[in-house]
Amino acid sequence: MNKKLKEYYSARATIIKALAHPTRIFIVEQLEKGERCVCELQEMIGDDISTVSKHLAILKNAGFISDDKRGLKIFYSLNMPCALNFLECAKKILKNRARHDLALTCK
Amino acid sequence: MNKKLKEYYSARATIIKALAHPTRIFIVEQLEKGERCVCELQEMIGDDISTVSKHLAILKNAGFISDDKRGLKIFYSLNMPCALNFLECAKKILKNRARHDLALTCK
DNA sequence: TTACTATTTGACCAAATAGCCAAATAGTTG
DNA sequence: CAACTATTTGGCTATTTGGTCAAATAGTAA
Repeated sequence: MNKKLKEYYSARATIIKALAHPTRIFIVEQLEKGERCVCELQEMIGDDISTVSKHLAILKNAGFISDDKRGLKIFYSLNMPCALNFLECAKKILKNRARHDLALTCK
Repeated sequence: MNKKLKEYYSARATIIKALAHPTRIFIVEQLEKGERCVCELQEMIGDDISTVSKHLAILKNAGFISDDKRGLKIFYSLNMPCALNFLECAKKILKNRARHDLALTCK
Protein backbone atom coordinates (compact mmCIF):
# COMPACT_ATOMS: atom_id res chain seq x y z
CA MET A 1 0.00 0.00 0.00
CA ASN A 2 1.42 3.36 -0.98
CA LYS A 3 1.31 6.43 1.26
CA LYS A 4 -1.68 8.10 -0.42
CA LEU A 5 -3.79 4.95 -0.18
CA LYS A 6 -2.75 4.48 3.42
CA GLU A 7 -3.93 7.98 4.27
CA TYR A 8 -7.26 7.31 2.63
CA TYR A 9 -7.79 4.16 4.65
CA SER A 10 -6.69 5.93 7.83
CA ALA A 11 -9.23 8.67 7.27
CA ARG A 12 -11.97 6.10 6.92
CA ALA A 13 -10.72 4.24 10.00
CA THR A 14 -10.90 7.44 12.02
CA ILE A 15 -14.56 7.82 11.08
CA ILE A 16 -15.37 4.24 12.01
CA LYS A 17 -13.38 4.56 15.23
CA ALA A 18 -15.75 7.33 16.25
CA LEU A 19 -18.54 4.74 16.46
CA ALA A 20 -16.38 2.12 18.13
CA HIS A 21 -17.29 2.91 21.71
CA PRO A 22 -20.30 1.81 23.77
CA THR A 23 -21.20 5.32 24.91
CA ARG A 24 -20.95 6.72 21.42
CA ILE A 25 -23.17 4.01 19.98
CA PHE A 26 -25.68 4.82 22.67
CA ILE A 27 -25.52 8.52 21.83
CA VAL A 28 -26.08 7.94 18.12
CA GLU A 29 -29.09 5.75 18.83
CA GLN A 30 -30.55 8.33 21.17
CA LEU A 31 -30.09 11.08 18.61
CA GLU A 32 -31.93 8.96 16.09
CA LYS A 33 -35.04 9.81 18.10
CA GLY A 34 -34.37 13.54 17.92
CA GLU A 35 -31.98 16.18 19.20
CA ARG A 36 -30.76 16.09 22.79
CA CYS A 37 -28.76 18.50 24.90
CA VAL A 38 -25.54 17.43 26.59
CA CYS A 39 -27.15 17.42 30.01
CA GLU A 40 -29.90 15.03 28.91
CA LEU A 41 -27.37 12.62 27.44
CA GLN A 42 -25.17 12.93 30.50
CA GLU A 43 -28.09 11.97 32.72
CA MET A 44 -28.89 8.88 30.65
CA ILE A 45 -25.28 7.78 30.42
CA GLY A 46 -24.20 8.53 33.96
CA ASP A 47 -20.56 9.38 33.27
CA ASP A 48 -18.90 12.65 34.14
CA ILE A 49 -20.20 15.44 31.93
CA SER A 50 -16.71 16.16 30.63
CA THR A 51 -16.47 12.56 29.47
CA VAL A 52 -19.78 12.81 27.63
CA SER A 53 -18.70 16.08 26.10
CA LYS A 54 -15.55 14.48 24.75
CA HIS A 55 -17.49 11.62 23.21
CA LEU A 56 -19.75 14.16 21.52
CA ALA A 57 -16.72 16.00 20.17
CA ILE A 58 -15.40 12.80 18.64
CA LEU A 59 -18.72 12.04 16.92
CA LYS A 60 -18.94 15.62 15.71
CA ASN A 61 -15.42 15.67 14.30
CA ALA A 62 -16.11 12.43 12.48
CA GLY A 63 -19.14 14.07 10.89
CA PHE A 64 -21.89 11.94 12.40
CA ILE A 65 -23.57 14.62 14.48
CA SER A 66 -23.80 18.38 14.63
CA ASP A 67 -24.54 20.86 17.38
CA ASP A 68 -26.73 23.88 17.77
CA LYS A 69 -26.33 26.24 20.68
CA ARG A 70 -29.52 27.80 21.98
CA GLY A 71 -29.15 29.80 25.14
CA LEU A 72 -27.07 27.96 27.67
CA LYS A 73 -27.72 24.57 26.16
CA ILE A 74 -26.11 22.86 23.20
CA PHE A 75 -28.35 20.49 21.28
CA TYR A 76 -26.82 17.67 19.30
CA SER A 77 -28.50 15.94 16.39
CA LEU A 78 -27.70 13.11 14.01
CA ASN A 79 -26.76 14.05 10.49
CA MET A 80 -25.51 10.77 9.09
CA PRO A 81 -28.34 8.26 9.43
CA CYS A 82 -26.22 5.75 7.49
CA ALA A 83 -24.41 5.21 10.79
CA LEU A 84 -27.49 3.32 11.88
CA ASN A 85 -27.12 0.76 9.08
CA PHE A 86 -23.83 -0.21 10.44
CA LEU A 87 -25.00 -0.38 13.99
CA GLU A 88 -27.62 -2.78 12.63
CA CYS A 89 -24.87 -4.88 11.12
CA ALA A 90 -23.16 -5.16 14.51
CA LYS A 91 -26.50 -6.18 16.04
CA LYS A 92 -26.93 -8.84 13.38
CA ILE A 93 -23.55 -10.32 14.22
CA LEU A 94 -24.47 -10.43 17.88
CA LYS A 95 -27.71 -12.23 17.04
CA ASN A 96 -25.90 -14.80 14.91
CA ARG A 97 -23.47 -15.34 17.73
CA ALA A 98 -26.26 -15.85 20.25
CA ARG A 99 -27.94 -18.39 17.96
CA HIS A 100 -24.64 -20.19 17.52
CA ASP A 101 -23.92 -20.25 21.26
CA LEU A 102 -27.40 -21.63 21.86
CA ALA A 103 -26.78 -24.37 19.28
CA LEU A 104 -23.59 -25.34 21.09
CA THR A 105 -25.34 -25.39 24.44
CA CYS A 106 -28.10 -27.66 23.12
CA LYS A 107 -25.74 -30.17 21.58
CA MET B 1 -27.15 2.89 31.95
CA ASN B 2 -27.30 -0.31 33.95
CA LYS B 3 -24.66 -3.01 33.84
CA LYS B 4 -26.54 -5.35 31.48
CA LEU B 5 -27.16 -2.58 28.96
CA LYS B 6 -23.58 -1.48 29.21
CA GLU B 7 -22.39 -4.97 28.37
CA TYR B 8 -24.65 -5.06 25.35
CA TYR B 9 -23.27 -1.80 24.04
CA SER B 10 -19.73 -2.94 24.76
CA ALA B 11 -20.27 -6.10 22.76
CA ARG B 12 -21.47 -4.05 19.81
CA ALA B 13 -18.56 -1.63 20.22
CA THR B 14 -16.10 -4.54 20.08
CA ILE B 15 -17.56 -5.60 16.75
CA ILE B 16 -17.32 -2.11 15.31
CA LYS B 17 -13.83 -1.69 16.71
CA ALA B 18 -12.79 -4.62 14.57
CA LEU B 19 -13.42 -2.49 11.48
CA ALA B 20 -11.83 0.62 12.94
CA HIS B 21 -8.36 0.16 11.51
CA PRO B 22 -7.01 1.04 8.07
CA THR B 23 -5.50 -2.38 7.45
CA ARG B 24 -8.65 -4.17 8.52
CA ILE B 25 -10.84 -2.05 6.24
CA PHE B 26 -8.49 -2.90 3.40
CA ILE B 27 -8.71 -6.61 4.20
CA VAL B 28 -12.51 -6.60 4.25
CA GLU B 29 -12.63 -4.83 0.90
CA GLN B 30 -10.19 -7.30 -0.62
CA LEU B 31 -12.19 -10.25 0.66
CA GLU B 32 -15.27 -8.76 -0.96
CA LYS B 33 -13.68 -9.82 -4.25
CA GLY B 34 -13.18 -13.37 -3.07
CA GLU B 35 -11.15 -15.44 -0.62
CA ARG B 36 -7.46 -14.70 -0.10
CA CYS B 37 -4.73 -16.48 1.80
CA VAL B 38 -2.72 -14.72 4.50
CA CYS B 39 0.37 -14.54 2.31
CA GLU B 40 -1.52 -12.76 -0.50
CA LEU B 41 -2.91 -10.19 1.92
CA GLN B 42 0.48 -9.76 3.55
CA GLU B 43 2.03 -9.01 0.18
CA MET B 44 -0.60 -6.37 -0.64
CA ILE B 45 -0.41 -4.74 2.76
CA GLY B 46 3.33 -4.88 3.28
CA ASP B 47 3.36 -5.21 7.07
CA ASP B 48 4.97 -8.04 8.98
CA ILE B 49 3.04 -11.27 8.48
CA SER B 50 2.41 -11.59 12.21
CA THR B 51 0.79 -8.17 12.17
CA VAL B 52 -1.49 -9.17 9.32
CA SER B 53 -2.32 -12.39 11.09
CA LYS B 54 -3.38 -10.50 14.18
CA HIS B 55 -5.61 -8.20 12.18
CA LEU B 56 -7.24 -11.25 10.62
CA ALA B 57 -7.78 -12.77 14.06
CA ILE B 58 -9.57 -9.60 15.20
CA LEU B 59 -11.89 -9.61 12.17
CA LYS B 60 -12.54 -13.31 12.67
CA ASN B 61 -13.33 -12.98 16.37
CA ALA B 62 -15.71 -10.17 15.57
CA GLY B 63 -17.51 -12.45 13.15
CA PHE B 64 -16.81 -10.61 9.91
CA ILE B 65 -14.64 -13.21 8.24
CA SER B 66 -13.95 -16.94 8.47
CA ASP B 67 -11.01 -19.11 7.58
CA ASP B 68 -10.52 -22.36 5.74
CA LYS B 69 -7.27 -24.24 5.92
CA ARG B 70 -6.26 -26.10 2.78
CA GLY B 71 -2.81 -27.58 2.81
CA LEU B 72 -0.30 -25.11 4.17
CA LYS B 73 -2.40 -22.10 3.35
CA ILE B 74 -5.28 -20.55 5.23
CA PHE B 75 -7.88 -18.84 3.10
CA TYR B 76 -10.01 -16.09 4.58
CA SER B 77 -13.38 -15.04 3.24
CA LEU B 78 -15.99 -12.45 4.09
CA ASN B 79 -19.12 -13.69 5.77
CA MET B 80 -20.77 -10.43 6.82
CA PRO B 81 -21.28 -8.36 3.67
CA CYS B 82 -23.22 -5.85 5.75
CA ALA B 83 -19.78 -4.61 6.86
CA LEU B 84 -19.51 -3.07 3.42
CA ASN B 85 -22.57 -0.87 3.97
CA PHE B 86 -20.84 0.78 6.79
CA LEU B 87 -17.61 1.20 4.97
CA GLU B 88 -19.73 2.96 2.35
CA CYS B 89 -21.10 5.28 5.04
CA ALA B 90 -17.57 6.22 6.04
CA LYS B 91 -16.77 6.91 2.38
CA LYS B 92 -19.84 9.12 2.11
CA ILE B 93 -18.74 11.19 5.07
CA LEU B 94 -15.32 11.65 3.49
CA LYS B 95 -16.94 12.78 0.25
CA ASN B 96 -19.14 15.28 2.07
CA ARG B 97 -16.11 16.56 3.86
CA ALA B 98 -14.18 16.99 0.61
CA ARG B 99 -17.09 18.89 -0.95
CA HIS B 100 -17.28 21.12 2.11
CA ASP B 101 -13.54 21.81 2.12
CA LEU B 102 -13.73 22.70 -1.54
CA ALA B 103 -16.59 25.10 -0.86
CA LEU B 104 -14.51 26.82 1.81
CA THR B 105 -11.53 27.08 -0.53
CA CYS B 106 -13.63 28.68 -3.28
CA LYS B 107 -15.20 31.29 -1.06
C1' DT C 1 13.10 -38.06 10.20
C1' DT C 2 14.72 -33.52 8.57
C1' DA C 3 13.99 -29.52 6.20
C1' DC C 4 10.79 -26.32 4.55
C1' DT C 5 6.60 -23.20 4.09
C1' DA C 6 2.53 -20.83 6.04
C1' DT C 7 0.59 -19.12 9.90
C1' DT C 8 -0.24 -18.07 14.83
C1' DT C 9 1.18 -16.93 19.49
C1' DG C 10 3.75 -14.67 23.29
C1' DA C 11 6.69 -11.16 25.17
C1' DC C 12 7.71 -6.71 24.94
C1' DC C 13 7.60 -1.57 24.07
C1' DA C 14 5.52 2.64 22.16
C1' DA C 15 1.56 5.14 21.09
C1' DA C 16 -3.34 6.04 21.42
C1' DT C 17 -7.54 6.19 24.11
C1' DA C 18 -10.74 6.78 28.12
C1' DG C 19 -12.07 8.71 32.23
C1' DC C 20 -11.82 11.86 36.09
C1' DC C 21 -10.97 16.30 38.23
C1' DA C 22 -10.14 21.10 38.11
C1' DA C 23 -10.08 25.19 35.50
C1' DA C 24 -11.71 27.92 31.60
C1' DT C 25 -15.41 29.66 28.54
C1' DA C 26 -19.94 31.25 27.27
C1' DG C 27 -24.55 32.57 27.99
C1' DT C 28 -28.23 34.05 31.48
C1' DT C 29 -30.31 36.39 35.20
C1' DG C 30 -30.74 39.43 39.13
C1' DC D 1 -21.18 43.41 37.65
C1' DA D 2 -21.69 38.97 40.49
C1' DA D 3 -23.65 34.59 40.75
C1' DC D 4 -25.23 30.82 38.29
C1' DT D 5 -25.83 27.06 34.64
C1' DA D 6 -24.17 24.37 30.64
C1' DT D 7 -20.40 22.89 28.30
C1' DT D 8 -15.58 22.40 26.84
C1' DT D 9 -10.62 22.10 27.59
C1' DG D 10 -6.21 20.75 29.84
C1' DG D 11 -3.69 17.78 32.67
C1' DC D 12 -3.08 13.54 34.68
C1' DT D 13 -3.07 8.36 35.10
C1' DA D 14 -4.60 3.77 33.80
C1' DT D 15 -5.82 0.83 30.20
C1' DT D 16 -5.93 -0.71 25.50
C1' DT D 17 -4.09 -1.22 21.03
C1' DG D 18 -0.59 -1.84 17.39
C1' DG D 19 3.64 -3.38 15.80
C1' DT D 20 7.99 -6.13 15.86
C1' DC D 21 10.74 -10.01 16.83
C1' DA D 22 11.41 -14.67 18.22
C1' DA D 23 9.43 -18.99 19.16
C1' DA D 24 5.73 -22.36 18.52
C1' DT D 25 2.51 -25.03 15.57
C1' DA D 26 0.91 -27.44 11.57
C1' DG D 27 1.14 -29.30 7.12
C1' DT D 28 4.19 -30.84 3.12
C1' DA D 29 7.83 -32.99 0.77
C1' DA D 30 12.35 -35.17 0.29
